[in-house]
Formats: sequence, structure tokens, C-alpha cells
Amino acid sequence: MGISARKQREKREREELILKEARDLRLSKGYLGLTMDRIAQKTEYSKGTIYQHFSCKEEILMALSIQVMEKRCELFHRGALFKGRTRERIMAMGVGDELFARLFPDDLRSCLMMRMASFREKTSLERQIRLKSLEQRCMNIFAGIARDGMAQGDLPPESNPESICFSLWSISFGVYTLMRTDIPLAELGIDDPYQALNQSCHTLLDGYHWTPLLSEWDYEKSLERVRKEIFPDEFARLESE
Amino acid sequence: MGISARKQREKREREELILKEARDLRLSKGYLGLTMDRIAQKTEYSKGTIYQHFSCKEEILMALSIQVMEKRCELFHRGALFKGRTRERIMAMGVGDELFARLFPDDLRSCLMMRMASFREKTSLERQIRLKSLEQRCMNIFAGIARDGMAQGDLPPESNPESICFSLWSISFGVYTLMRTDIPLAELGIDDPYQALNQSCHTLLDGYHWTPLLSEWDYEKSLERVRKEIFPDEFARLESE
DNA sequence: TGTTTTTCTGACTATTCGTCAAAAAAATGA
DNA sequence: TCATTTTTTTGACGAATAGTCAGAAAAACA
Repeated sequence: MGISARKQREKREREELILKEARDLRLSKGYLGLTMDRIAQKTEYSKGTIYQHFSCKEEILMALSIQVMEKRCELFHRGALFKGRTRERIMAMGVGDELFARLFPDDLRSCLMMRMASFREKTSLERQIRLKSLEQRCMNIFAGIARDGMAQGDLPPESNPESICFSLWSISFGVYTLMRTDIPLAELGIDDPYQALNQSCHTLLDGYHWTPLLSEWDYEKSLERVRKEIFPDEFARLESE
Repeated sequence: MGISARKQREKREREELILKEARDLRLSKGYLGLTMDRIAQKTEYSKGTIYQHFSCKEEILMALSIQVMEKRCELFHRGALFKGRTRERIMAMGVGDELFARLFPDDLRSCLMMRMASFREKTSLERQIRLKSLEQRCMNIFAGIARDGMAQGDLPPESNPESICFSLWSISFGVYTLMRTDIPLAELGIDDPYQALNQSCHTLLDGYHWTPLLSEWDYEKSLERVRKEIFPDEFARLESE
């Protein structure tokens, strides 16, 4: 018993080492510089051993995407736990997402690849399902708050929680992706894309009549509370950089 | 003279043939199935000849992205020419973009790759600049209408044209990209992402106080006019599919 | 300590990118 | 027309990388 437990643990640890080195390599050499030989060299295992864990390069990238989504999901989840009005909780989730985007910009970038069918198709069904369910989970946290909002009268009864989620999700995804492209946003007159995103989200929420409206509430104060109560460590880390 | 003119024409034609076959291959076999040998075979030229036109695979994909952006830009441009209120003109541009997304879904998908630094970096500076300037042109058409809007009093004088553009651009980009992923939007409660996008854009525009507001104008009627006056062929084509 | 089972290895094959010397074709000119 | 020069095309080749697998090494077992 003890032996197989140890072996399982060792396997898990090795898997994590592989992912860690792969992540570093992707960071320093980019996707095209990430090769199986290099991963083998860095982990000090042979290529065969790497292939026992991951059937192809795409599988490794998929595993990295899953790690990213897990971390993101966790920040979302913590944001959703904020004690306050439903719209404040949505904002807290947004803050979590922004923190993630600021702290791990390159990880978000690497996920983009898995949006392309050609790459995703090479990965195991198991991981595909895992990633999809994580995305679904994020959406559900969101939609849950929207439903709370309707129950508490913060949202009109005829609202459609899913389409509210979808628009916020789309605009965040769009902003974070465009930001990472080398289009010079500053030259186009966008000095602070995070600020622009934040404002757009408030505009959308006002448009959906999610109360209290921006004009009726001090969301700066809410932001302060979110920082202190929910993400103290992340904010500290961000500021120390 | 005649000879070198003919040769130049032949070169251009060959280049177009290569791009056409590359596009077909990408469509049928995906990015990973698009190889230089296959392109050579399909075009009935040798690999060396292909390499005289394009220094690498990424260069071909970049050239395809540029073609896509040119086509998109043209639809934008036509939309902007709509005779009407400034907000109607913005809507007409949105209609153009939706038409493009519906008519050429796979081309939009292929552009995603060029968002990734790792790929873009392998392409010639010349094409990089060309693509960037096309994106810039799209933004300028947009921002120009926003400035018209301010001049005509349709937008408050303190508006920021660039941030309005950026939010619309981000949400469109986000929706079109997420749509092409195999996340089952229908299961998440999004039956019609185009409709959702359209509504979100109106919400944003209302939020920016771009008059006439959605409630003050019959935009359905405007849409009808845009169809008839600006994009008759594209709509016919869409309906015949 | 010998046997069995599991794990690991890196040489090997296959694929694809990108190059380039030589062949073919086209242009030139007497 | 045909020999010479210039341009274009070709596909065999070298290099890099993905992915495999028979045998070596290590671990577990008895």
C-alpha cells in the first residue's frame, strides 16, 4: 500500500515539475521554442518519461491552461464570497480577474492557443472536458450571483442572467487579449485598458439596471473593502512589483 | 517593358494562387495540417518556388490575415458611409462586421494566430506594419464617427472617442472569438450570440449617452435601411446559404 | 540474493522546415 | 535560327523536432 501511494505521489510531483519547466520555457522561448527535448533536458528526465505523462506537446499546453483556469476560478470564487450587495460581489469577481491578468499576464496569453480547434483537437478528451467544465464553473458562479440579484430585487425580474454573464465575459476576454497584442493601445488613446474595462463593465451593468447603479453607490469604497477583505495578499504582491 | 510587366503580373497571380490554396488547406486540415509540401503539391509548384514568395509558413498566415483585415476594413468603411445619424452609422459598421463574421467564420478564426507574439515575430516587419495599420484604420473610421457625433451633439462633449471604440472593439472581438471555441454557448443559455452582442453594444452606446438612445429611435428600421442600401449583396448571400 | 515487475532511457524513424546547386526555361542577340 | 546569358524552377538534401519502442536499469518481491 505504502509503496503504491508513494509512487503515485512521485508521479504527481514529476508531473508538476514537467509543467513548471514547460511553463518557464514557454515564458522564455515562446511557443515555438518549447520543445520536448528541451523539457526533458530541463527536468533531467528522458524524453520517454515525459511522454509517459503527456502524449504530446499540446497536451502539456492544455494541462497548463487547466492550471491557469483553476487559479482563475479560485480568484473568481473568492470574489463571489464578498459580503455585500450582489453588484458589489460581481465587482469583486472582476477585481479578482484583473488581479490575475496583472499578476500572470503570460499565462493568460498561453491559454489563447487552446482556443484554436486545431490545437485543442490533439489533446485528450479528458482534459478537454476538464477545461470546459472549469469554464462552465466560472460562468455558474457568475450566473448564480445574477440569480441572487433577481431574487433580491437588484435586477429586474425579466433579466436574463446568462446574457449578462456572456457580455461581461466577452468584454473581459476581448480586453485582456487585445492588451497582449502589440497593438500600441497607448497610441490609439487608451492609456489604461484596465480602467477602460472597468468602466465598460459598469456601463453594461447600469444598462441591465443592476442596482445600486454606479451613480447611487460608492463603488470606490467597495473596491477598498474588496482589496482589504478578499485579496490582501494579491494586492500586496502587485504593489511590491 | 512588356515582359517585366507580364512577369510581375504572373508573380502576383501566383502569389494569389498560393494564398488561395493555403486558405483551403487551413480550412480543411487546420493549422497543424497546413504544410509547405502540401501547398507546393496543391499549387503544382515546387517548394522552392513557394519559398520565393513567402519566407516561412507564418508569413503565409500573416498574408492571409492581412487579406481578411482588408476585406473587413472594406465592410467597415462601407458601413460608415451610411447616410443617417452618427449612431446609425456606428450600427451600420457593426452590421458589416457581423456580416463578415457570418460569411467567413473560419477566416476570422485564422487571424487569432497572429495575435500570438510567438507567431507574429516570425513574420516580416513589413507585413507586421501593414496589419497594424489596417487595424489602426478600422479604429480611425470608428473614432471619426465618434468625433462627428461629438460635433453634432449626439455625444456629450466630454466623451472620449477612443475609449468608446475600444470597448465596442473588445466586446466584438471577445464574442466572435468565444463563439468559435467549442464551448457550447447554447448550453450556457446563449441562443443567439449575435443578438447578445448587438444588445450589449446598444447598452454600451446608451451608457455613453450616444443619441438617439435605443428607446428614442426605431433602430429596426435603420437596420432595414442598412441592409437594403449598404449590404444588399452580402445579405442576399447570407440568406441563400 | 535471485527473480519478477516496473520504470526509464536514448537511439531510432518519420515528418516537416528551409536551403541551394543544378536543371530547365526564357530572354537576348548575332 | 541557334548559341549564349539571365532568370526561374526544381527537388534532393541537411537540420530540427515529434513521437516510438526494445532493451537497460532500478525497484519490488519472495
